[in-house]
Order: sequence, then structure tokens, then C-alpha cells
Amino acid sequence: MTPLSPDPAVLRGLRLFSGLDAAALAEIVRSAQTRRIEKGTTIFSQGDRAALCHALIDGRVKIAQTGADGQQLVVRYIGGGEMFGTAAVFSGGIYPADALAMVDCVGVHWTAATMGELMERHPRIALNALDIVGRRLQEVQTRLRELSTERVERRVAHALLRLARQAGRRVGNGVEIDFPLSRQDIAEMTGTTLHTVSRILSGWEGQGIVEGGRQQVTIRQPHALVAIAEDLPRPGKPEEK
Amino acid sequence: MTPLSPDPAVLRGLRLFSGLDAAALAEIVRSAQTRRIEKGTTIFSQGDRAALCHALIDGRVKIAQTGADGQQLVVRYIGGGEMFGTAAVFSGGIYPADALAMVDCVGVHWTAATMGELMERHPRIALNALDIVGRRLQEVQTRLRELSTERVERRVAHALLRLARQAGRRVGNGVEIDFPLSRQDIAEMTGTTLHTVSRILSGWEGQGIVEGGRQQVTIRQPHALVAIAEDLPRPGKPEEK
DNA sequence: CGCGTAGTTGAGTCGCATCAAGTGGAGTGG
DNA sequence: CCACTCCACTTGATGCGACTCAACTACGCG
Repeated sequence: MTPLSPDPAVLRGLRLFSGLDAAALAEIVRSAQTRRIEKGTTIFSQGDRAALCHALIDGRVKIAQTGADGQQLVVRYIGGGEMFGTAAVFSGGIYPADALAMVDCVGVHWTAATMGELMERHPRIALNALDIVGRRLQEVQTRLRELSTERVERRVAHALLRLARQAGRRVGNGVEIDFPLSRQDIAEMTGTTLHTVSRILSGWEGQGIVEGGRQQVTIRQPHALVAIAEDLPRPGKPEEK
Repeated sequence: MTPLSPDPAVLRGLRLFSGLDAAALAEIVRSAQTRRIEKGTTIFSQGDRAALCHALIDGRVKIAQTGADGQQLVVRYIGGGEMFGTAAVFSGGIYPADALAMVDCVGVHWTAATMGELMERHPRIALNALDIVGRRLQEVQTRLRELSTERVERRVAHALLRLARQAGRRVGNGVEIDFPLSRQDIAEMTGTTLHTVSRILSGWEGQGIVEGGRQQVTIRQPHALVAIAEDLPRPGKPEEK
């Protein structure tokens, strides 16, 4: 909750503000609130009035939806440079999911009214937001199709590849997901159970494709994972005739 | 393809243009192209360059995504007053799905460049678009959760209720979906097979909850369908202790 | 050192996809 | 006007992927 002095250079990195001139950025910085967010903090909760537009300078935030019977779905993981909770402000004014800091984060936010004025004055911001939300819509639609038509193993492979792209860190023997990620989290991303995820990862670990630890996954053979995700023929898994 | 004289009063009904003054509407009308679209016409195809923003004055359009292996997913049905294909224009420039006219329609469209200028000049349009796309994102996320966590029967019930809300017409003995809808279509909305949908509808028909026909469904007891969708206890289906 | 949380692994079950016929009504052509 | 042909739909039989139930293990933290 410690307020920090916002840095214009940092805000320039946000997709939401790309293409704006220095004067506009200065205005945006003036109206921004920056703060540290401790690991485990709930930034907003499903059903809350959406009073703030958020963006993440650094860290990792989980956006998750809860069903009537307590079932959880991980909607997405937000990384540095991404906005979140902003679509809700302009679409009904209620956050449709929870936002939870997975690690210590640095966040920035604007009030709904301020962001509205900024967008009116600088349509480019609204256009950027439309771009971002449109891409997320496409991504979620793609996941919807995967969930409808693919077996669990392929969905888990897709999920890990997506995570590697968004939150992968190159390490000696592959690509590591750079935040604590449990089997349960993966299950909630792919619509399965932690048991099934555990079995699948164990299988892959036996084949040297991934390496798992407590709340931690490293991909050692990304190409093999792509082969599984795309359902390509591959060694050890002969096509039935 | 017959061009028609666009009518300002008609465009006022589009959510995308709500809150605009008469001058702005006049400008929008001048730059619009209106046309009749025959049933069965493909308005755009997945992978095409997104050159046009569309809206539907009247009729019904199916937005469907195809996977690499030909698997189909119905993303949504568009009705009169709704825009479609617009998010794609501002998010990558490629349509992520097919748009197919389910009945004879009247559509209107703008070029990407024209709509971009309109939004720059009238930020309210961009805000409206953000609102609409944000709501669709929420809806798709909700479907994603349903697909992850609910059994087929509940998902079909949810899909029918959603359709009834968007495309329902009150008739003597219930609510009828007002466009041709096959079992296959329902299956592609809910991530199942037409066989399973057929079995479920037959079961419901036996209980008097729905009435089915060829590419046609009438809901006779909406409350019963809600009970199924929400997994409430109900007569004939005792809770196991 | 003990407790809690995360993960592993086995056995059993079942929901639903898959395979496989068949029915009936709408549209078409002779 | 009737026969033919689709196409949407129905319904039965079968199999299996993955969920459920149930221990058990191991790591990290206080």
C-alpha cells in the first residue's frame, strides 16, 4: 500500500498507453497511483464495484472466476506491462473475477472517472484498450474451442506453452515458469482436476519433456510439448492405423 | 448485395452508437453501406483480413470458429442491433471466426479506416465498442467456466436459456427460438455431440419441458430449464442423500 | 520435530463420445 | 402427384478417458 512516485518511463511500457505523446503521458502519470502489493493480496474480488482501472508494473497477478458452487476457473495471469480490471469498469462496472497477487508486485491504478476522462481526451487510449480487450476475447474463444474439442493432455500442453510465452524465463535446461504455479492452478486453467494434471506431468517428466517441482514447472523440450498440443505424430506414440 | 438507403433512425438502435448527437449520427449514416444478405451467405471467413466493421439491422448471423482439425465452435449468434467483426478490425486485423447468415438479413458496414476515424473523432463510439467487447469477454469467460465445471445437461440448459433471452419469441405455449437451430448447432455451442443433445432434448420433451422440431426448439417450461441449469432440486430427480 | 500444504499414485466408476442402424419429413424431379 | 433422395434427427450398444475416492509421501515452515 506504500505510495511511490510514478515514473513516466515505466508507464510508456504499458500497451494501454502506446502511441501517446509526452504531454499525454505526463497527464497520465500525474493522475496515476502507484503502490507495492504484497504476495497473497487480493486486489479486487468478484462482484465488487469496479471503481479502479489497474495495470501491473512488475509481478504476477492471477485473475480467477468462481462459480456458484465454488468451482474456480483461472481466466488469465497478468504480467508486468499489462492492464487488468479495466474492461469491467467500462462494461457494467462490476469485476467479474478475483485478482490475486501471486508474488510481490508493483501496481498502478486510476479511478474509473479519471480513466474515462483520459479516454475521452485521448481516444488513442480507448482504441488501445479495445485492441487489448479484443485480443483477450479472441484468446478466450480459442480456449473455449480447445476445451470443447480437445483431450485433457492437449489442453494442458497448450496451457503450459501459453504460460511459457507469457511468463517463461530461459534457464540452463529449458524454460521455467517464473512464478509459483501449483497443479491445482493448471487444473483450473484447463478444466480438469489436479490429479489428472499430476499424472500427465509425471508422464511427461518420465519422457524428459518437463521437470516439475513444488509449485514450479520447467519445460525442457518445448518442441515435444508443441507436438502434443498440435496432436502431431511423435516417437513413442505411434499412430494407430 | 443490393445497396439500400441507410436510415438514421435504424442506426440509432445500435448499441455501438448510443449516446451520440444527431450530427454525429448523420456523419455515421453518410459513411455506412447497407445491404441485404441472403440466407446461407458467408459474410466473412476465419483468417480473412478484417477490412470491414459490421452491424446487423435485422436477421440472425452465426459466428463460428473452426479448429485445425475441422472442429467447430459456435461463438455466438448475432441479432438485430448488434455489431460483429468489429473487435477483429482493431485487434490484429484478422477475423478469428466465420460469419454466416442463418436467415435473410439486412446488414450495414463501414470500412476499417472509416470506423477508425469515426472513433478518433467521437471517442464515445470507442467507449461503446469497449463496453460491448468487454461484456462479450465476460460472457465467454462464463461459458468457459461452465464448460470446465458443469455436466452436459446443465450446459445445454444454459445455452437454451441464453438463446431464449437473445432470440426468443413468445408463442402460445412457451418461448420459441426464432431462427433455424439444429441439434448440431446446440452441440457446437456446448462442446458436446449432436447425439447427446438429441438424447437430452428427447428426455426433456418427455417431461414436457421443451418441444423440438426440425431445426426448431420451443421452451415450454422455462422455470424447469432454469432449475436444471442451476442444478436445483426438482420433482422427479430426487437428491441422493 | 511436527504439522500443513502440495503432490503422487492406485482402484473403481460412470458420463459421454463413438460406432451403428434406422425413421420421417421436406424438397426435387419425373 | 408420387417416388426418390437427402438431411435432420432418434435411439441402441459399447468402450474408454477422466473424475472420484482413497491412501500415502515429501517438502517447507514455524
